[in-house]
Amino acid sequence: MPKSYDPKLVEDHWWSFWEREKLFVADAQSSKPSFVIVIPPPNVTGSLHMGHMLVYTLHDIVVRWKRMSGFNTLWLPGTDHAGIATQNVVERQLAAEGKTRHDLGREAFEKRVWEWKERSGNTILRQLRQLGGSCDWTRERFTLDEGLSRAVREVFVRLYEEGLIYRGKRLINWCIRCRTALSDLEVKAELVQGRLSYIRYPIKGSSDFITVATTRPETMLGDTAVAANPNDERYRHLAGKTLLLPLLDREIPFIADDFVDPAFGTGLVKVTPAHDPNDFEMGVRHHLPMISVIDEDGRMTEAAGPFQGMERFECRREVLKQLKRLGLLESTSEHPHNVGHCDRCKTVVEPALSTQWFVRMQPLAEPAIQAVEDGRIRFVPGNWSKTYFEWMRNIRDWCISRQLWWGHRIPAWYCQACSEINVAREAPTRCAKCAHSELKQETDVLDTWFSSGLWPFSTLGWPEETEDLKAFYPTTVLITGFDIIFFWVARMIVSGLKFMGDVPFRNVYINSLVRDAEGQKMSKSKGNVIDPLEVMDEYGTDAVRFTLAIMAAPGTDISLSSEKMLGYRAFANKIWNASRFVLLNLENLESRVTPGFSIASAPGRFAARKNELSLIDRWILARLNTTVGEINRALEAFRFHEASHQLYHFFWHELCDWYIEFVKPKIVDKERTDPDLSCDVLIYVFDQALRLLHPFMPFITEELWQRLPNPGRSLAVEAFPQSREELEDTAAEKHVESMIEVIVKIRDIRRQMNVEPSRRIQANLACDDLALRSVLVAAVPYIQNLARCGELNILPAIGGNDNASRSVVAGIEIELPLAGLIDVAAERVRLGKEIAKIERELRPIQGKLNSADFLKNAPEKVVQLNQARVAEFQEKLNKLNENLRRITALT
RNA sequence: GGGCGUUUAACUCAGCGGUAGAGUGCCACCUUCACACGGUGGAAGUCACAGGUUCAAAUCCUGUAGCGCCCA
Repeated sequence: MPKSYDPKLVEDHWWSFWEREKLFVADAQSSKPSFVIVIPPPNVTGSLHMGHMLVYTLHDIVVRWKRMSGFNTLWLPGTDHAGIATQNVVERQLAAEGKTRHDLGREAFEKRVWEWKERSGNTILRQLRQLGGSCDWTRERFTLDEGLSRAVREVFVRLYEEGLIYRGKRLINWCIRCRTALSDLEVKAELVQGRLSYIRYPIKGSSDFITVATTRPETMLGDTAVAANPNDERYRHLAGKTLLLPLLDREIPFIADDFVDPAFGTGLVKVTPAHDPNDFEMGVRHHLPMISVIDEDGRMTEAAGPFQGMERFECRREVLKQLKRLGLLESTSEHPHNVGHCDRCKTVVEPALSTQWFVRMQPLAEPAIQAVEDGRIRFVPGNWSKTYFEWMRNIRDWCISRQLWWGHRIPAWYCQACSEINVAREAPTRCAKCAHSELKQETDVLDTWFSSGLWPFSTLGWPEETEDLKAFYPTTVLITGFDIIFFWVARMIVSGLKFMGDVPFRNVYINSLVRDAEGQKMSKSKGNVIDPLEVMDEYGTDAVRFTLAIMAAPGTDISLSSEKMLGYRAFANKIWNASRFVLLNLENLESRVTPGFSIASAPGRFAARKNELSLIDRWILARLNTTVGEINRALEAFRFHEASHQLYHFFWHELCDWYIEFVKPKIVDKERTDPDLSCDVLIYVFDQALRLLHPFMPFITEELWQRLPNPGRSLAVEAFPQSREELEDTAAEKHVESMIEVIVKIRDIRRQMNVEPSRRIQANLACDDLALRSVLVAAVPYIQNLARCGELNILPAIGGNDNASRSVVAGIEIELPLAGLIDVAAERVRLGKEIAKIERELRPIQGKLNSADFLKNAPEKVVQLNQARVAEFQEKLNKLNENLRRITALT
């Protein structure tokens, strides 16, 4: 067994083993309670990044934990076809060949995307296996699968029939590069250093003019009014007036509308209903004509007159130039403002008038808001529900049609004879209205999120009433990033309630954002991206998983660094080596366990034979038991970082630092062959520790557990530890804690007195508590061993040896006679420091106890606690002061 | 403009009414038969600032400042 853990030698073996053995396949017939989680389906185009790794690690932790805890566990994996993103990837490939999708035609293009998807589309899922994801791979789904597509059509038809889906001409977001409509969510506002242009519009029948300010002069060609706030005194006189639109000399009315902000610009705005969302609303309110002056490619239309054919930004410059020449450009000024950009390709989005398909969201949102309000769905951390409410309460209709080829084609057929729209689950053969047989299907596809919004039930077979659907819906928890609360989480809640009549999940855990060591967001352009595969290779998958888990405090971002991962690689190595200690002594251990020993029966046996257990064994069992309780509690609340800290501390600083050191002499002593309960305990505790660690670090724990004697197939399906009342032992925890304090204090004094580490010294321990004294008597060999003492006396009271160093901990006096070794001056300094420190701690507590208000108002428990502390400190101080007097007298 | 978050040891962050914590780093010592990816001991904090509530505030409230995100 190598001296250090090499993840490369074990990882590939175990993930393929788990999959081969079908250990993670859920059973729809199981009578066990179910625990279900559906993966947030990654894009087929993607490859694993650190954000994925975090989400999947957290998924895997809860899923493995629940599986081991006896649940019928399903983690359903799959991918999203990711309409625009995927189409873009393949279009780029075509472009490299000098072709466009139009050269291929729709059918051939779709075929090509499918081919690409089959070939390289499942990179992420392969990588998910590599990081240990315990998914049920037999249930893997893809949003374009036949079953899921059927669900999409079913939902579309039902919503259409209820009037919740409609087709209409509205102002939408148009990406001129992707050549498709976008939903509001796919538009990202970015601060742009623009200019505000003040343009003069002549008043008809007068030599006068008014001035409007705009950031988009080119859209003036589509102006159909100028507006002011009705309360704006400055412009009252314009009521009923007509204005002349410069450059085109079109007559447009002056209108008054509340929307106008009198403080912005001149308090007058040009109204371009076909190219601005707010102007569109005004246009509707005032029945204004809507003139589109920019086309789908971002070029000026015929309506732009002399500017026809010009690119939109070129047109902006040209319009300004001509206005200037005409003396109608009053001024321009710097004006930073937000401009909408395509989320995918970063092109400036054009608000445009277009006929599209929409979902009427408001009636659907109401029950979805309620589900969160009344706690049927709980966000963790809870604050995210505010974000959810904020959006849902101001919901707008959702533009779901996309002018793409890759996606679910909208199930609508237009009758070529009577123009009737036939919406149907399967292609109709004749028009429902006029029975004509010439029907053309809608060419648009649906927004990707339309299908992912159905994921929690479409993946389980809906609209069929499958066994899976009955067994696994609603799912238990959703774990995902805050960035898709609107895109995805909200829409799943809406559709789940609408079509399943129940919430899609009970809990929504919103995970942290992974940043770099400096707290910067990772981005390709900054070059600070940490590649999960690289770090998994460098530090081991378990170490990276553990790093992410221990840093995953809810609501806080994760600053990932190589130092951190190095630290937890060291933890993995520690686990390896502690286990190595057990395994190297396994033969001896096994021959010395008490008859009939087994992991399953061990806890019962320990409880029954508590009196025969050593203090140390009682202690580690109690500590284990407490830790188990805390880990289960933390995981139940999705407090991954807390559970991880518990594990780390227990394993390293209790199990390794103390327990192994305590029992080591007994274990490595080859002379001993007697059956010993301590051997039972050691094997049991290790087994339990590996179980506890398994959800976090599946590879190393499986590897080590398989080397321990056990009848099981895989640790992944063994029972997760549960805390048991009969193993609680606060007395043992307290006594060993005192013993540890004594050992640390002796080491500390030795260190300060510069006693060589190997030198065995005499020590006298004293306390007047009889019970504690008997504990100390039992602890003599441990203290001798770990504090490197020779003669160790346990006394009712410390004698009068002046030539000694002394201290007090946990009510125990320590005396180290250091004849010939002690440096009196150094000892005096040491004591002085110790006294000063205690006095410093004592002061605020005494202050509290001197306050009558405190004594009157504080709970009895708190008062007692503080009194006890004062008493303890006082006693300690007295003894130390006495020692100081003695040592001073010596000099 | 509206909303949310954040400011704690040199660094990265937990803690969120009742004794200020962890990991890393740092200092000293130790190549002791599981582990130098290690062991032992140690030093290190006006918990951003200012008010308030409370017997008691890092923790609750108000305000200020810095940093960050989301929605207009």
